[in-house]
Amino acid sequence: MKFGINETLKKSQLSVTDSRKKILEMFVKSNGALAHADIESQTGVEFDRVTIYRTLQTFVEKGIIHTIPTADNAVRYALCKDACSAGHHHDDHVHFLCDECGTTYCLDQITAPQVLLPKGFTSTRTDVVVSGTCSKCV
Amino acid sequence: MKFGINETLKKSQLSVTDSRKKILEMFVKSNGALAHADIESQTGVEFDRVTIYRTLQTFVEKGIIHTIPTADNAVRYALCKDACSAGHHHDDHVHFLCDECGTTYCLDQITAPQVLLPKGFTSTRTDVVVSGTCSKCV
DNA sequence: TAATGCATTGCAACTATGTTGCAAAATAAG
DNA sequence: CTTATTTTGCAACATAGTTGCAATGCATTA
Repeated sequence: MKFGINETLKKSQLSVTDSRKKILEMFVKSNGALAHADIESQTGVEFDRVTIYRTLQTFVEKGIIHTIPTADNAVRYALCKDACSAGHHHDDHVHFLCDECGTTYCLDQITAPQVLLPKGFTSTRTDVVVSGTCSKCV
Repeated sequence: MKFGINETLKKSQLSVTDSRKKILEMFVKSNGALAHADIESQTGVEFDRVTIYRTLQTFVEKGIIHTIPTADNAVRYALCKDACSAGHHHDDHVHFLCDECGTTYCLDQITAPQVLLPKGFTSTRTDVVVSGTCSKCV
């Protein structure tokens, strides 16, 4: 059984506030990823810009969402799977960025392949970002 | 035999100017990747901020450098291999970002593994960014 | 449920980052 | 050397992101 919005926040030892509820809800409802700008435009003047920045930071710290690197210099965020905990992310799945519609997909089924690094290099995180055209934009 | 700075610019049908020579030279000398900020701080007031932006854009368009996505919202650029041509990049090698010293390595030897996408998805580009500790920072 | 302490928000101001139009200067071609 | 074209620098603007602080809201305990 899934946890509700409030339970997720409480589990992360965060007080339940309007902005956190609303923003977390946006992530749950959107199956893709969201950028700061998406949230700002969808919430309008409801919340201060600064509040959104701080809420996103808090969520990342608490392991509720994670960042997705993109080549177009726009950081996006997506919900973490249950395995993520505060300060310790486990999101080695592949992200897909559609060049047409701009949607970011989390391909949870596909895990990032293990990369054999040169001697002396140790990895803590692997991000795979595939760009192209998604099934809706063919 | 390697091409010189001027030859590389001419091959890409770009006029040879001070800023282009200097910036391209920085990429050749640095074996890693450079961010806009790196270039701006190293050149000082020699070139206008806008010139650096436009030079980097031009280089990307002409296939001289390519962007590297990072999770920390700082776009970096690195020299393309010879295979890259204008508007058509072939840089499916792995990038390594050291959390300690911040250096970005291009691991040319290692090619990005082919990712099996869901039905209807087509890929034009695959970026693999491994974060961790490099051999100098162990 | 009211009072208290602590976390969170909103505001203001600021810094950094990136873009556009246009005139001046540099480059390439003849 | 002159001309046409490209590139640069400047100014102004637009967007992103950060910080300090007072005011508000949340959680807790009585």
